[in-house]
Amino acid sequence: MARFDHQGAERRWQAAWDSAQSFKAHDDSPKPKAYVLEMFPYPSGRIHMGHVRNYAMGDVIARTRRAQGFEVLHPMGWDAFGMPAENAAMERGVHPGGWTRANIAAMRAQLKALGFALDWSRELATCEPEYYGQEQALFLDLLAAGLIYRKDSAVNWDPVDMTVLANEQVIDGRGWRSGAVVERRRLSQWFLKITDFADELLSGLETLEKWPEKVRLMQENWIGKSQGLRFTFAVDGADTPFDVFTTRPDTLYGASFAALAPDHPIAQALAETSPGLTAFIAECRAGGTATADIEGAEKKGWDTGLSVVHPLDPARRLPLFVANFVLMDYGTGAIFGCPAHDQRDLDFARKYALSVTRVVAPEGAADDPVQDEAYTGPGRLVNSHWLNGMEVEPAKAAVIARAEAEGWGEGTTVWRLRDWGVSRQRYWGTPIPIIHCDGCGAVPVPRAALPVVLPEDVTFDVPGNPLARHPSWKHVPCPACGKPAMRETDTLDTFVDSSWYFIRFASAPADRPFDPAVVAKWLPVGQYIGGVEHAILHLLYARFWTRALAHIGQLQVTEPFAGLFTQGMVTHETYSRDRGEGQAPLWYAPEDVERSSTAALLKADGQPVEVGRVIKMSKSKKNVIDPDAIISRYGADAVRWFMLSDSPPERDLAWSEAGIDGAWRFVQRVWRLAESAAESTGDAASDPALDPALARLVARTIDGVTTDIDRLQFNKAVARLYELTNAVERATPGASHRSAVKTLLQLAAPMVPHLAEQGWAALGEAGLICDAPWPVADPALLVEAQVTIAVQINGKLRDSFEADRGADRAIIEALALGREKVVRALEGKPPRKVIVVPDRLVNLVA
RNA sequence: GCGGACGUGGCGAAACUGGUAGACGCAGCAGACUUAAAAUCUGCUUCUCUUUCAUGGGAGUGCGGGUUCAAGCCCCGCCGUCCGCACCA
Repeated sequence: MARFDHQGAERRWQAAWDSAQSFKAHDDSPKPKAYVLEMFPYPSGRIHMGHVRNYAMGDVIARTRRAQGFEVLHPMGWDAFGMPAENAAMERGVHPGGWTRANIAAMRAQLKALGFALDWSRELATCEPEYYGQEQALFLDLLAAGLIYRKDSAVNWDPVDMTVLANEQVIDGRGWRSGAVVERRRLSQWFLKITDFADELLSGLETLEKWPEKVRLMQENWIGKSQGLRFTFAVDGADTPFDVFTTRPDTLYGASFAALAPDHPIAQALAETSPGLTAFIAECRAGGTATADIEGAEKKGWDTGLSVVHPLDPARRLPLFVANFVLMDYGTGAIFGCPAHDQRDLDFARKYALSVTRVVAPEGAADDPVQDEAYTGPGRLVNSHWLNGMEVEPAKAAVIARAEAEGWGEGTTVWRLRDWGVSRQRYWGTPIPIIHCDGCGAVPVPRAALPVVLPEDVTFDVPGNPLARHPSWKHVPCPACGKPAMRETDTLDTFVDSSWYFIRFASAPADRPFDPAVVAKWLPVGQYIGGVEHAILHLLYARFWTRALAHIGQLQVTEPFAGLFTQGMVTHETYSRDRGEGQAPLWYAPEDVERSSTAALLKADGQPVEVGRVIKMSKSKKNVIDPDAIISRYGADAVRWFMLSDSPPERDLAWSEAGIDGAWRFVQRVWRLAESAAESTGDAASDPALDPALARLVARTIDGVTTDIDRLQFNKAVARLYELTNAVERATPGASHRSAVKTLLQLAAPMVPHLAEQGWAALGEAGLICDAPWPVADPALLVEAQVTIAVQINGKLRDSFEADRGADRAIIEALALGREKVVRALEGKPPRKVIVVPDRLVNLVA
């Protein structure tokens, strides 16, 4: 019997699917629609195992839905703009476009080699004008709708690379590439009004029942809704009132100071006449702007010498500080400090010897002084005049009501979510379709002039934005007045590109971004699959973009992804050798290491290497397995099977040689079964020995695998298919056997499609297995006639016996009491109590 | 600090609504086939006790308690690991 020839099968069936256009999605199909989508890859150059796992999962869903009679949209594309292409350009002198397109070609070939059921006719790349030109049109639509605005904003500026850095790219106050000390600069940038949708984006989460709870919580925290009081402090002897925000208006009588953020306009104004304050503000900025080295950071303040008027007690004055822990971009950039009930305020008050007055006390603790820990629990108000005796929540409401009545404040909601700054001073992105004119201001590029195409002739030999220094590209006449004007040279954040690609997959006309009627047939995406790393930004931006388009009447859906699944990473053990103290260890790639179950030896010298933790595959630790080599050696099906086996899909999966070997063995076993079943010509008539146990197992497997796939529990589906395979191998050849093999192939087809097609053909079945309808379990076979009843005595298992399903309680009880072991254990005494769970167990309490 | 998830054999993991813990895979051990090896197949594989080696007894799902006829699953209190956010007023 021949081995399964995976290379032959892959060539043959991929060609067959291609020529039959099996996976093309038809907009006008009368079938129910299913949109299955995996997060599209960045074309870095090569597919990695994480992609294979992600797409293998999506493929199982897509193929299963298809077999179940759905018209399936399962597309693929490329998130093709971004920094790595520019880095490659700077390092290797290649053009970002050429580099990116070559990577796409290579990765497309890799994906095709895996035999995914994708509709390649809908492939898109965000770096092509056909895509980003339509994005520019959408940008102008949102601009016209007032959802985009321009604002001066502080950015992290790398003076060497002459570029803006994201917060994550600033490490210890220095640029991650150049190492230069990062400056804060103010630049005029474009913002999307995501905060207009904060409330909707928050409440919309509740409708996303098929999203992981974890992701919904992360988004909820990110949006960060806080309700409280915004009120005005008058500054004693100065005409500069300012607002503060608090979630604890109930603690207002416990206030002992007020504080401004170092960037607060009043602090800035005061600094102009105070060198000391100027120095203090500079000191505050020196600390890490973004990275969380704030942890142990000391609370520091600068006493302005001014004081503010307590709004509830105009006779009282509170000292006004500038403090390092007050953030300009949250709330109003100013706070009142209530040390007794806020830990930061307490630390600050202790340092500057400010008073600490308890105003909330739990039962019987009214006079307990606050020590080192601020009290944030429930209780009643004390030391608070007219509020005394109230609970916290009513007290909050009472203070807000009074502030509103007296006109010095109002109840309000503050969001952590900020508007989305989308300007990037980069070349390899979507040009922002705006022309700046001295007379007319920022003028949108006329629709007829779209797309604004990136110039090809750019250089990367000097730092900075190549678009800005291109000799001619930016010089254009103003569309409004015709005078010389300048193009915007900033490009859009690449998160914009990925905020609507799933819409363009559904409908991609040449003359507009999408056809709403066609989009309505496909959206929302039924099942979206990707890594948790996109749990917040990408998913929030895509949700926002969808809502924004719905808001301006272009879409009907408000939530783009009905179902979301975040899959775990592919990990691998690491191999290293210590190089002595002070030196980083030396890492070795898996292909350079001979791994047995007990030892790991370096092939080069035969000496042992240390086997380290199983961690995410990464270049720096060299624990990367390249899918190409594995596919050609073991075949696409074995790789796909392994990616779905063993670990639950949301958890990490450890790659191992033994694991892929096991997957390969499974493929061979199924192939042997298919071949032997093909040889035996048994049919029901000539096979007197129909195997009822096998038939029942087949039914149970159909039922179980279908539910497992539905719930994305691929590891369980895999286990069931192993079980069925084991049983079929043991069964005698004949009609039941042959039919079991056929069903096995159908159930395994979404996971190992080439093998399934090859087996299907070997069995002489007509057509392609991918076109065969999904098997349905015979309900009669799902119910076992006999059940095993467990017998417990005092909750401990003592015996078990077979009984008819649905047998009467009394019969079960009698059978149990008659068991030899039970008689022996009870020593003739009757049980004190008998619990019978029908069809399951009997528990005798002695 | 805040929020969340998880903790089950040598390993990855199953276990439905509280009802026979360890399905399935990996690794391992023993055997069959073979001149031999590979491949394949068969069996065993949570720990432990015993003058009865069994169709036997005991223990066992991070730790300590509790509820229940019955707890991996529910409740209370710890410990540990991982993830997200992080001076958010």
